[in-house]
Amino acid sequence: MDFIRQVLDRVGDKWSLLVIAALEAGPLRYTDLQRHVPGISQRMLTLTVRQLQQDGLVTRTAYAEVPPRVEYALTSLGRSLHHIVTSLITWVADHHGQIREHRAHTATRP
Amino acid sequence: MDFIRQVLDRVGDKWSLLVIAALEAGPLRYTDLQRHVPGISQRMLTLTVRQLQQDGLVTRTAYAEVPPRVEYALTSLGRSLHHIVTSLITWVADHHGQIREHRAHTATRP
DNA sequence: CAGCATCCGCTGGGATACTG
DNA sequence: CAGTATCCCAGCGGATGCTG
Repeated sequence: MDFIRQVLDRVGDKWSLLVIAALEAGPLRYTDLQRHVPGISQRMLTLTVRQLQQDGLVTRTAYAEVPPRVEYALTSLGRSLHHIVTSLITWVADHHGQIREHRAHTATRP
Repeated sequence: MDFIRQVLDRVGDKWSLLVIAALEAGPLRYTDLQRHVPGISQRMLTLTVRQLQQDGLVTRTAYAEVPPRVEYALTSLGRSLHHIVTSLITWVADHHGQIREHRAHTATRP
């Protein structure tokens, strides 16, 4: 049961999810990826893609050009996860209204 | 797009996911819940259920008895999310083998 | 039983500046 | 452009002890 936690820590990570979602449409290079995931810092983007790469969810392809170009893309494994990520994001989009309501209701009451 | 992050922070939280998964089968009381989520501390369990409650994903029902009894259950909103959580956990169970392989391959190479 | 309170170490993660 | 390196702090989260 703890291997689930191991992977959930990775997969359930907000940045990972958003990066995967961003790569849904197709490969992106570093800067574009950063644009597609608003709020992510350079550090976190680098760490996140590295993790995802180590887990075999994304590929990193560096082109020996000037200027340098690096493209990140989902692997088939990554794509199989993407379906779930989409469901999750859709769910959030559908229900975040209700959630905000509830939050307002139960707001930090002394 | 940042409201997604707001909710993903909650929903993508490992403990939240595991608590929701634990409540799938039916209501649980505090101690039972803790047993169903191995590794969670009292503090984190309390905080997590409180968050989930504030977001309207779970209900907390206290029975004025001796000894005290408190039961946590998913709301309909929580159940609608649970479907996705199940998919996610199923996916993890299905693919964690591949992921472990990849991790071994790409292990921290100097 | 179901928690709240407190102390505290650890690290996630932002800001900034520098390289190939 | 695509990162790496460093500093630094907030807050996550564990351990322990106490209450209703």
